[in-house]
Amino acid sequence: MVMHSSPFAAKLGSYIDLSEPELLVLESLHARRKCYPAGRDLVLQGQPEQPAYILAEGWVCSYRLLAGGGRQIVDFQIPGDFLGLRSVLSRTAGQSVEPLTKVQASLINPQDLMDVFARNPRLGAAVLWAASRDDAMVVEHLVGIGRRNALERTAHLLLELGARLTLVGLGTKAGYDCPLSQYVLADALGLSAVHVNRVLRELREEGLCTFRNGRVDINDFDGLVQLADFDHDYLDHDGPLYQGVQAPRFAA
Amino acid sequence: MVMHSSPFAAKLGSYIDLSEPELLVLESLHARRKCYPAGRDLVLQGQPEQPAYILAEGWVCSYRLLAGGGRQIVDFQIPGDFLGLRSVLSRTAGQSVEPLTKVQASLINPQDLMDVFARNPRLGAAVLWAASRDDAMVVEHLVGIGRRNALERTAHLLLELGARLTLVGLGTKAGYDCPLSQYVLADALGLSAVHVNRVLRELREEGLCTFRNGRVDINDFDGLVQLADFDHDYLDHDGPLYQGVQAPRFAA
DNA sequence: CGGTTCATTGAAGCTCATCAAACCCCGTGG
DNA sequence: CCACGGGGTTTGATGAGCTTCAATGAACCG
Repeated sequence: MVMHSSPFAAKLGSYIDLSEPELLVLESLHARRKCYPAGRDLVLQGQPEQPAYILAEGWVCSYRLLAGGGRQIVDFQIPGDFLGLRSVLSRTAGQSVEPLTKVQASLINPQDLMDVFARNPRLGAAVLWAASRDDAMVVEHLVGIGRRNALERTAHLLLELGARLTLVGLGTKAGYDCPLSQYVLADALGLSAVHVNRVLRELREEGLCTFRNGRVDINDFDGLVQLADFDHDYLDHDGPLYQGVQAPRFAA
Repeated sequence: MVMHSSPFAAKLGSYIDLSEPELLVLESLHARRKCYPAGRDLVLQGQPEQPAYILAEGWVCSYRLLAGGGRQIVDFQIPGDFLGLRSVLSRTAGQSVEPLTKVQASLINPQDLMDVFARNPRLGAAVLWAASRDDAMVVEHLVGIGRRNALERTAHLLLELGARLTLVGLGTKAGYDCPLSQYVLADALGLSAVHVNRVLRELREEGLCTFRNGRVDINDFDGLVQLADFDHDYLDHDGPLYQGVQAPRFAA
């Protein structure tokens, strides 16, 4: 595998082989790269004309607020992921986007993006593919909250994050750095923070994985996979858009 | 509003004004219309090369099965909706699709669809818009299961179905015909069938709505909306994105 | 340093699942 | 025509899984 200068290129590069010119095009999208502090929303739910970004560094979540005051985190974004791609399409943002850490992101001009796709169909295809993977993750999240108990659900989330981070070189089967607080995990898992704490303790005591001090250590990968009924397939297709282009498989 | 011969045209017609030629093109997609019995899956989770359809009559659900034997219904499809559009893009179907009633659907050839979009960008944009609305519904579903209690969640689903049916002329604010069993509702809501029954009783006793004998009667629309924290916006945007502009092209 | 955020643990209670049983409607076949 | 059976609905009883409230400690930070 080629050494990639950005996580975005690393991610797309795992779906299709990227040529030198294509790599340059991807770099050019990062022209307007800026730094944003944690906690101040990048995109606001219900607002029109919201921007889109490519995330270069740091963690972000997209969430929806309820009238009752609760919030549900729909998805996390990690380096290499798009932010607010959907809100470009549908004009009004359905979710808010909040940086969970200090973040570096590149503001994307929708027209530039369209131009790049028009000139580089393979890149367009890869991005569409990535977007469709994101949708699959939302579905998997829905399934988890609807039909998995707290332990399975938490294990599943930790595995999914690990798989995604591994794809961009920020994690391995043995673990990864993870800046999420138990409150944030709770909002994603549909649980209370107190219960998340107990679940993490149980995962630790069972010797499956340890989440402490911003670090997830996976002690028993196979056991965790089995507990969570974790299925790689929804993250790890066979490069679906372009016939004849085989994507390298995610190291399981 | 024009009288539409198909629910599919009715749905798209509510986003953009359809010209006479465009209506004809839409009709042409229904060439291979066939009837399918309830209960036999149209699309199979995990299988490649699955077909896509436009649903003309009857109800369908898309669901995922878990190792433990449970199932989570991700979404319902009603007349005018696409089935399996995503599985055309990503080659492998992420969900199974099962008719809940006897169903009429038109098999869609992906290449025909691409041709139609290339020649009628406005139609392409409207379909993309509809697809993005479907995604928004999945997100709303996720939020409901994660953060709403059984009563709110059920009310929300009944309202959403009502809104969607109204769009294609199959319902009003006062109610609609609904062929779902309490078991099916349970699989969608992440509840047990027994509890769904109790929740429906409570909605009835509170004078909010009555679900009996395949019919949903909404007795207190505003009360139901308030209980469910129901927000039209995610179904009911300000029309499609690229009014009069080129539709983004699918790479394929 | 006092203030804030996060992690941790205990106790009490509510929401919902599970088990079990009865009932209804409806179609089918003796 | 009635017995039978099957799918769906309804209700009760019990308890698991989670939330909520409350309190404490650890880590960080202006």
